[in-house]
Amino acid sequence: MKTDLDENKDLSAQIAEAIRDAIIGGSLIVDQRLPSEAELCEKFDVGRSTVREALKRLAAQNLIRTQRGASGGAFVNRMSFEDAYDQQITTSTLLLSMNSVDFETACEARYALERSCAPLSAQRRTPDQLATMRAEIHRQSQPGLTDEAFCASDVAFHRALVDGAGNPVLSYQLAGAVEAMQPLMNMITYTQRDRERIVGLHTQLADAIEGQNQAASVQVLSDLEVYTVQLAKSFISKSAKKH
Amino acid sequence: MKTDLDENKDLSAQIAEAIRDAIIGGSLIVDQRLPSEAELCEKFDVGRSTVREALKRLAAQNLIRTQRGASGGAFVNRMSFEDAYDQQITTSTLLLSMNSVDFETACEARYALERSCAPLSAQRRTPDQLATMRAEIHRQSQPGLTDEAFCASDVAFHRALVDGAGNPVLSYQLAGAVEAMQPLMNMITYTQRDRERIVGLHTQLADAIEGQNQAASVQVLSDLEVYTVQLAKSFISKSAKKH
DNA sequence: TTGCCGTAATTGTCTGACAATTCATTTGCT
DNA sequence: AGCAAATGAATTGTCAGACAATTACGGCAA
Repeated sequence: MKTDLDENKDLSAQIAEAIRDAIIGGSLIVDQRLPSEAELCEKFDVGRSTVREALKRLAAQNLIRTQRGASGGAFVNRMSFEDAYDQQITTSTLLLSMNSVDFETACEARYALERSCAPLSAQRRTPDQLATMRAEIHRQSQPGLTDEAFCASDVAFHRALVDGAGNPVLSYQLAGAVEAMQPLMNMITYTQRDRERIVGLHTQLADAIEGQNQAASVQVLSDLEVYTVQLAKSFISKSAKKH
Repeated sequence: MKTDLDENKDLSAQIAEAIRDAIIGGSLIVDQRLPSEAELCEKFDVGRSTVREALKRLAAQNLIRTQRGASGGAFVNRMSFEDAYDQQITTSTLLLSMNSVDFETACEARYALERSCAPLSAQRRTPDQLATMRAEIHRQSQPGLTDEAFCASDVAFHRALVDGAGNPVLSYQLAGAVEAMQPLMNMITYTQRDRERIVGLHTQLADAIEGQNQAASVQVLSDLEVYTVQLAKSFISKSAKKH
C-alpha cells in the first residue's frame, strides 16, 4: 500500500487514492480486512476524521464495506455486477442531463449498442427472456397506460433483449445506455398511433429473436431508431410551436 | 431536497443519498452552491462530521466539488465526459478482475460493442483520427517494443476507431470496454508472428475505415476477435502446461 | 452443555477547537 | 483621492477527545 502523496489535494483524498490504488493494483484482495481506523491514523499520521472521510469516499464507490463491532472493520468489496449497473446508470443519466447531449446523439449510441447485442440474443435468448419480451409487448398494448409506465415497459423489453445475449459484461455496459435514455423518452407523449407502431416493431423484433433471425433483428432495431428519432423531432417541433 | 430517510443505513449515507437525489432530480442545478456545512447540520439535525462524511461521499462520485474560504462551499459539479470515462474504466476494470469474467466473455462484449461503432466510424472519421490509427500501426510494427507498450498502442488504436464515430456517448460507453481489457491482454506475450498478424488486421481495418467500407470494417473486427480469442487460448494452454 | 453476562474491539456520531483559505471591508499612507 | 496593507468574517480542512452502538469472545453459573 503506497503511502506517498499527490500534493495540493485534501489529505482524505490522497489517502483514499492510496488505498484505491492498492485495491486496483491487487495488494488488497477481495474480502480482505483493512487496518482499523486507529491503525490507519498511525500509518498515515493523520486524525481519525481524516481517515474516516477517506473510507467514506471508498465506500461511496462500493470499493469497501464497513462493519461495526469486534472483528469488524473495513473490508474490500467484491464489485458486483449489480453495483456496477447502478453506478453506470447514475453516471450516464447525469452525463446526458447535464451536458445537453441532443436526443439524436444519445439515441444513435443506444441503438448502435443494442444492435451489437441483437445477433447474440437471437442465438442464445432463453425461453424465459423471450417470454418477458412478449409480456412487455402485451403490457404496452393495454389502453389507459400512462406514458411513464409505457416507457418503463419499453426499458424492460429492451433489457430482456440485451440480457438475451447471455453476456453479463454486455448487459452491464448496456444498462447505462438504455436506462439513462428513459428521462429523455419520458418527455415525449405517445399518441395511440405511436404506441401501435412501436408495439408493431417490438413484435417484429420478438419474432426475429424467436426465429433466431439475426439480420432481421438488426434491421428492426434500425427501423425503431429511425422511428424514435422521428417521433422526438415532431414532438420537439410541436412544443416549439406552442411557444 | 428531501430530508426523509431510509432506515438501517449510516446517517451520512442517508444524507448523501438525499442530496444525490436532489441533484439527479434537478432540484440542485449545476454550479449551484449547497448550504454550508453548518446549515446542513441544522437542516438534517446531525453533527458536522456526519455532514462532512456525506459530502465526501458525493465528492468521491464527482457530484460536487468544494472550495475553501469566504463564499466557498460545496458546488454541484457538471459531470464531464472525462470524469465519466475515468469512473467507467475503474468500475469496469474492477468488475473484470474481481469476478473472474473469462477472457472470452469480455472479449466478445468488447468486439460486439466495437463493431457497433465501426460503420459510423467509416462514415465520419476525421483525417486526424485516421492518422492516429496509422501512427499506432506504425508504432506496433517497431521491433523491440515491450508487450506492455504494444498493448497500450493497441488500446490507442481502438480508441481512435471508436472516437471516429463522432459520438461522445459511444466513446464514453466504449472506454470501459476497451480499456478494462488491457490488464487481461497484458498477461499475454506476443510473438513476432502474432504481432505481424495483428498489425496486418489493423492495417486492413484502417484501410476499410479510410475507404468508408462499413461491411469490411465489421468483418475485420470479427476476424480480430477470432484471432484474439485463439491467441488467449493457446497462451492459457501453454501456461497450464508449465504447471 | 447451555445460556447469560461482562469485557474488549471497532465503527458511528457529537462537540469543540484551531488552522488554512478566501473575500470584503477598513485602515493608513502617500 | 488612490492604492496598499491590515483586519475581520465566513467557510472548509484537520485534529482531539468523548460517548454510543454493535459485535465477538470468553468466563461463569445453572
